[in-house]
Amino acid sequence: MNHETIKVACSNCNLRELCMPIGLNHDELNRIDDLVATRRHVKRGDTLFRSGDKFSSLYAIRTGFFKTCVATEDGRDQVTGFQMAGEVIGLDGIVSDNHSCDAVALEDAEVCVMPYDRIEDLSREVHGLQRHVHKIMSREIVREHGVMLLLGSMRAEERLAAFLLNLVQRLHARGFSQSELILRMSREEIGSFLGMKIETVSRTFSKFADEGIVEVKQRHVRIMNTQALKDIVNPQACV
Amino acid sequence: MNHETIKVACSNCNLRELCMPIGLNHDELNRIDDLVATRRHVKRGDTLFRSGDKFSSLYAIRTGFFKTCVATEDGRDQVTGFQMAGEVIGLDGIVSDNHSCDAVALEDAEVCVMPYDRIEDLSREVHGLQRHVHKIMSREIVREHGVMLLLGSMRAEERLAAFLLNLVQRLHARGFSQSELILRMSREEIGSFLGMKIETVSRTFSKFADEGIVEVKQRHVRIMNTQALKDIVNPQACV
DNA sequence: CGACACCTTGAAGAGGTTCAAGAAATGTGG
DNA sequence: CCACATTTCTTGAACCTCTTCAAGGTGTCG
Repeated sequence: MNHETIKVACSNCNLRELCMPIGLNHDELNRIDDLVATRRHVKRGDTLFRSGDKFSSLYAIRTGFFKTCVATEDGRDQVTGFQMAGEVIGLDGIVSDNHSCDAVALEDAEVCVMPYDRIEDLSREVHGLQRHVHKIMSREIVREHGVMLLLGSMRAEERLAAFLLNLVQRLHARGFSQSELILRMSREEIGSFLGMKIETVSRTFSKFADEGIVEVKQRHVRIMNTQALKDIVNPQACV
Repeated sequence: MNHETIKVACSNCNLRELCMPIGLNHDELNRIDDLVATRRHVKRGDTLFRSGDKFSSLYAIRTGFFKTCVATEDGRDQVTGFQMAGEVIGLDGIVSDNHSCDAVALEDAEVCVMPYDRIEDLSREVHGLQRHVHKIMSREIVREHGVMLLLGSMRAEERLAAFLLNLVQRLHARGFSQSELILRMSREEIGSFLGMKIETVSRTFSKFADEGIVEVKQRHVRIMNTQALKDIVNPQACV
């Protein structure tokens, strides 16, 4: 067993608890290792897959940061999410055997390539994996419900506050600061995700800064008052 | 084999091709019949499940019409979708073992109750079913991408036009008219789904009517000019 | 250093919301 | 079956949030 083999094993991966089921026995863990065919590096700005591409695999993000976005013929573009280490992308491709969105690396990234055939085969044999795959999909559905709520019912400040809280919470779950973060995406991309124009994003950041809620220096953000952000998102609760 | 048994069998259901995998052999078809534990009637206005409810089953709609919606503590409410015969609801519950949205019948409905345990067990044995379950989830993810695009980048008229086209297309796939439909939901619910106020929904309907694109009489809508609606959704393509 | 992409800010304008009132449909009880 | 209450929908006018247009600032990289 050479070094590379060890490196590729899920059973040795420190992200395992994020992207793989827990509570598997030794035998099951060994089988899970077969899921990852290869690793793939994606340079910042490059696409992992593109709308229309043949679907073959799901991808677990090991390092780096992605956006996914859908586009229409007439040039409309919508960022549908930002994904970080431990998250799985590519689920959109299952239904039609083709991807229906683009996945673009916002910083140099490495992903584990998990051929869908293998996932299917293995999750018919390992109940824990089957369950896990279903949960990942269900989680994505629920996440998107949250985005729909945001886009359908929140105003600009509420959207940006919710966005920042969500980002920092996910980063914190990965061992990063609760209050400081580096935005890997541009204002444009934030705006696309939140359904607002770049100028509105910028203005809203400035407003938060004026109010002492955050400190913003380009893409470096420090949250000075988390509660204030929560109160903005959930106006009722702060009376 | 009594009459009731025949009625409950998926293999005899005329909606089979909508909610069940196709291309199964005889043996597999018989096993699929075990998926549906019971049928359940839901009266107009009643909920099939509610946010917080324990998750146990997925539901295939046999007849009737549902909305799903998420809510926040502070009273925000967002309709996340409208579902009709042949569509499956309840996927939101898988990830946390609890439902995270409400499913409300907008007209008297009947659903097939498919206990999730059985789906798991059976889809480990019937490859076609496994594949089908994955596709259903993936389809829902892709659908929600479309809604995000709508909410994030479209203006009121575009949203309503896209909504009508989507509805009528789905109804047509079920054998109904391409141009006429009865809205099962209120203006309020349309507005919630599309991220607009009820007054805006009403005004936009009136505008379409003034322009001769649709005829609207309360909840009865007749589409007079489908192309015009398409041109509204896709402004580039109509130059 | 200069070119370029990215971000911020101001002012004017448009689209959608809010508030208010009335009309149309639906439901209820006598 | 009708009168009345209630819900749902429509329409108008004022207002507000966000967008658009424009210009200038900041940071980055060859």
